Amino acid sequence: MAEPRRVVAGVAEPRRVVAGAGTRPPVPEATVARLPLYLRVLAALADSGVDMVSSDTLASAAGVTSAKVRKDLSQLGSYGTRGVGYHVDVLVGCIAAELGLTEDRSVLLVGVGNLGHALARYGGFSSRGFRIVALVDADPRRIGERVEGIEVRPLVELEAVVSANNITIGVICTPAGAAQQICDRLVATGVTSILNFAPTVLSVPEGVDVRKVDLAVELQILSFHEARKRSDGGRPTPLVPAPPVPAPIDAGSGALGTAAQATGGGRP
Amino acid sequence: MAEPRRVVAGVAEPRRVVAGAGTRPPVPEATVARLPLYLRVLAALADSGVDMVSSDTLASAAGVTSAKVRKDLSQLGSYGTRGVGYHVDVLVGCIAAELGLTEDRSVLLVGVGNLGHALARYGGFSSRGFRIVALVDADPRRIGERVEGIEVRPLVELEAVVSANNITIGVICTPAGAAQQICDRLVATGVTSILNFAPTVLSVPEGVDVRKVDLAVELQILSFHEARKRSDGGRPTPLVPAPPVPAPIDAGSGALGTAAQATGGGRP
DNA sequence: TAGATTGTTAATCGATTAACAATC
DNA sequence: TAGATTGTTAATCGATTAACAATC
Repeated sequence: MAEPRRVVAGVAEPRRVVAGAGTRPPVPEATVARLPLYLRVLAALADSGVDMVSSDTLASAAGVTSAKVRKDLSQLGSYGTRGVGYHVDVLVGCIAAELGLTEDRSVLLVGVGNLGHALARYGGFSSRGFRIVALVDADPRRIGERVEGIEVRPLVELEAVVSANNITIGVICTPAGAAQQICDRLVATGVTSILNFAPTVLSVPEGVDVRKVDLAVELQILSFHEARKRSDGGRPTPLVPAPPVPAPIDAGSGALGTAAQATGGGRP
Repeated sequence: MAEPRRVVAGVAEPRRVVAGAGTRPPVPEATVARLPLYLRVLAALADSGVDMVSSDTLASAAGVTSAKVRKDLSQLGSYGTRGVGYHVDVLVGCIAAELGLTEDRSVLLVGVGNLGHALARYGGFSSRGFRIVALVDADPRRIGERVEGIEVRPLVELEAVVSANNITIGVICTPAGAAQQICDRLVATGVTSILNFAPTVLSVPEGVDVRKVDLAVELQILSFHEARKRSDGGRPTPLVPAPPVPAPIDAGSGALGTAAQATGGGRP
């Protein structure tokens, strides 16, 4: 069992992953990000009555390469059959299990403005096992309002709501200014995953994951590529420092957006 | 007509770079994705009257490392002063120019449901030079409604609206089923950048960029990490194929979501 | 068997990081 | 000058890709 580990003399030993028998190496983050994509495609295939699928078919439906599909799936274990393909059902089961979708997760949404309303009404939420069990807002005029049958509660009840409902995922749709404070309160009460729509960087303790969605960022990235398409393909910026502040940009305080912010913690 | 090559968004073709004298190497995609972040922080600093900033300060405000900041900024040219730092104004100007934010960009939003409404009302949009000049919807009952002063037009006018307003960026907030068709029409009329909120993969010809925002995907990624935190830290899935279809998952047809789908085109 | 498709390897690519010489 | 901070290098890490042996 003692697989002799090769260590180049003098070179510090890489971090040791203590893996007992039967443990897989951790699934790469890039793979994790694609699993939901595969899952969606597979669910659609299952609905259509398809029961086998090749990496190639799955790949084109998901918009990735077949090499990626095979590599990704092999990270979860080997569920395919050479010369044949993958059982759709088996794959759906594996991926759902991998993503922890076998149990419902309770979600608290903070900030019931335009975006908050839109998210609360979003069906793809609950259909995937995410249950918005509560809405919280700071604006007294919104308290008591019902969105999709869920009552809007005052901010002061945030902690009570989290505790009472065993909530582990928080969605922040507040203005930028309020986000960090809300985040702190969520984390203090036991929330360990946060989806942040406020255009601000959240700081969280290790072990808490934050994903950020920022519409303005997405548009600006598109704008970058647009700029390169329109003009002759040359660089828009000279090497000389540009004249001061040509654009009408502000710090931005509305909650909305998209793009991968990073995640905070490791695995405790 | 040259047969337009279909490229599923997300599968990038090898990048061809023809660099003449005086051209910088292309800015790495990872850097591009961070520039909007820096811009936001810098704009806030400028508002506060700060006029110099170090990579270290900028880094912590943006939630990245200072090495990244310096590397990223050096890709745009050298705008800092050793021992001193960067002029906030200069940096704002450079980044804005790099992102092509010096000219306003016209945006068409298709699908004025919950999310579409929320986006149309989002302020961070116009404050960054993105002007939603039109809203289009397939539902006759929504036609004529005004959102933030912009009238909702019937789907049939899509092409006319794009042409009349010189629109290059389209935002798709339709249900999944309608998205590809809308996408095709947008592209056919000259739109070269698409922000897709529909939970489906869009296929576009080369030269068109697609970014995808998928809330369900974001939540599922969080769920993955949640699963690893709750349980003992061990793997949730056994190596043996899991029992069939434990999770209530559907193909999902509402428009919403987040997560980096990739971008389609290179640089024509 | 012959054809198809997986699982895995090794090469490559791009991004991150640490470190430090340059220089204000 | 002495202290601070950039710009750049080289090492490292992680992800992608192509290719193909294994095998159904």
